[in-house]
Amino acid sequence: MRPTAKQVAELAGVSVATVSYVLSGRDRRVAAGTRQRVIDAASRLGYTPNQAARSLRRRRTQRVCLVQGSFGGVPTDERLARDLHEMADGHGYSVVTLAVYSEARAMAAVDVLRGGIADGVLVNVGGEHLTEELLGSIVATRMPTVVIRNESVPPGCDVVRAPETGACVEAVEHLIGQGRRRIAFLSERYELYLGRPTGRLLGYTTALDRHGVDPDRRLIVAGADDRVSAYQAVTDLLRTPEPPDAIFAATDRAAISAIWAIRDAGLRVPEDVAVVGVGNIDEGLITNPQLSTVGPIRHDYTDVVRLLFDRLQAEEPLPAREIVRAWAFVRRGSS
Amino acid sequence: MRPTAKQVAELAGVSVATVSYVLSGRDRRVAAGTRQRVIDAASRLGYTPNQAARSLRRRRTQRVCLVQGSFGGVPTDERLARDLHEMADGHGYSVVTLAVYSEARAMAAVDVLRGGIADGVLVNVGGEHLTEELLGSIVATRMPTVVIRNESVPPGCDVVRAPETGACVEAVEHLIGQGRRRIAFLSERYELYLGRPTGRLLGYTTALDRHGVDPDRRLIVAGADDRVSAYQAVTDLLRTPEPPDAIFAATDRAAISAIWAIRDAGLRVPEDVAVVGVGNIDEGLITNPQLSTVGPIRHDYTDVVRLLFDRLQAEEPLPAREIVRAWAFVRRGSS
DNA sequence: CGATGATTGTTAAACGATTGCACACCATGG
DNA sequence: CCATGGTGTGCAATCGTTTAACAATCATCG
Repeated sequence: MRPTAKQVAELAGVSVATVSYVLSGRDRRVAAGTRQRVIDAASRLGYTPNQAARSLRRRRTQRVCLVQGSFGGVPTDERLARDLHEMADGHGYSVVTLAVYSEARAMAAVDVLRGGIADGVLVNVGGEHLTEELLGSIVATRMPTVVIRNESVPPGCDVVRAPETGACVEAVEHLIGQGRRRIAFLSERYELYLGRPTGRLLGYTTALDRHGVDPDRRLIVAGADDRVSAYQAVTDLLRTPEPPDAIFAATDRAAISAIWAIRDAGLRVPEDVAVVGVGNIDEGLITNPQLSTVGPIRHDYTDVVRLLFDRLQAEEPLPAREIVRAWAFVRRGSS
Repeated sequence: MRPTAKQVAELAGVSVATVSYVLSGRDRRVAAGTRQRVIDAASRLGYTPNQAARSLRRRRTQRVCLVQGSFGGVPTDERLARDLHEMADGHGYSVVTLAVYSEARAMAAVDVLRGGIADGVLVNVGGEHLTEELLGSIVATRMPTVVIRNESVPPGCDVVRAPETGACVEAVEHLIGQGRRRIAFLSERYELYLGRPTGRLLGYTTALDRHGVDPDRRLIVAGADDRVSAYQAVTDLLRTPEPPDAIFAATDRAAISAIWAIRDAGLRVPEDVAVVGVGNIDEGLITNPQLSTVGPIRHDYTDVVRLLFDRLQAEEPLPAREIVRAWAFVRRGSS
């Protein structure tokens, strides 16, 4: 069995209270000799305080939770995680992560959160898995909550917006400006099933509309969810009777697959088919040609993470805040 | 404040004991009417049991912990996570993840584990971050522990081995059999700093040695840690006076970058330079040519995850077990 | 020399749930 | 009519830690 404070106390010849005073780091005067005896006893037994008991009593866990969609290794997620871990360290918090890659996992994650696993939460999951209603039941616990999301968000939490749509319009207008008229959109699956266009898809349709380009339903295809299906989808598109002369992909990774597919089909990028992605990941710099893309101007997430810790440190509830992270179109060789 | 069982009890006009009996799912007879009153009261207040209090009393958390190295999106990690989550659901456990991408994070993770955040742990982190000693201090808590790792592991935990080295030997022998003599090794950084060759690097050196191929220190380079540095490293290699005629990359992602670099340098794969990777990820199927690789034969991780749940369900301590997951060389177009 | 205060340690009451045990109630049967 | 047993509910101890309040000791000082 794990050693308890009681056992440490016996070994050191003091009361459990003294053990707690020494080890919990509160500023309570304890004689140097006593302190040392406790420390020795604790390390001899390999004692670590039981966090469940501690959180129960203190009514805080000193943990924050990162609710993260798909482990899929988007570098931007990695950076977010890194910044969160670092700032948490600095404030004496630990970080635990809950993975949410389906609606079932979202419900499980919410249960864990409502059980009180952490004092605050940073949510980086799209609305397709974690609904606004579920989010609401997290916020209802009055736990400090920061959400990175473009869809609507329940009241009471901080929110981080990325004005993707505008930057996507700009990208597609750029393609139109080059005289391209058969511009395909390579979409993530969920975006196609939302009823009306939003986000990246909305940017695409808006740009076409604004310049009087005939929309063609057949040019809007799913496949941006992973590299392999993106490759396949583009290969299929190029075999149609009226193939596209440009591809706007909802993710950079899909865009890179598109470049491969185009070249494997014996066509040139950008002469025959231009490609633009979304995300501005580093990998876009080593493709040939380099990938045009839209993405956030700022690369670190300290501003986002700070929202959370501001709330955790505040004495009384803070008003809800919103951060807008500017996006821009980055033209490179593929368009 | 979050509602407690006491408040639910008052609202339902029963004792907290009854509330607990109704909501904790233990098989305790409660009259249907009472049960319903409790359930109504709980849902009206939005009550969720405080997990800290529950685990303190029950002496189990009903949680398992996944300790995961780099969020870097290796698909094989994704599959592991998925299988763990699924089996956990089936057994009534939740999953929390601790991210370990540096030694500092490893120490933080161990602290959290020793604090008792979970009943069992599945460790998928290389020894370069999480040392055997740190692992030992997890095992010392007698918490069921499963470790995926080829280096030595402290006694008392289950271990999952991947005989990479043998499969890597086979791959490099295949290259030698084609008459290639200047075979480069594109390594992950940590592997180069271990003193003596292990794992993939050992496979490489062994194969060269076994066939009397002169080793050339200049052909062993770092760069397999991410796609961009792999591209850069290979580009540099190809510009040397005596460039390689084959590249064995420690990861598939690096190998794919190598293919790009080779083609961008105006050379052909595999005629001028052959490429072999490690991991057997799906993306290798959409490169041109398709990527030769070595990787695990089995793709799911249910066998690994079962080790953990066997331990969690066992009445008394189980003897340590070991799983060996066979690896094989998969020849495709790039070699 | 007694009051005062500083210093250091202990006592005991929480925190919020779970659960062994006792108890109250009621129907049944001898 | 009382013993018996089955049902349903409550009492109170418990998990391991924190922390307010108090007690003991000793030096200091008027």
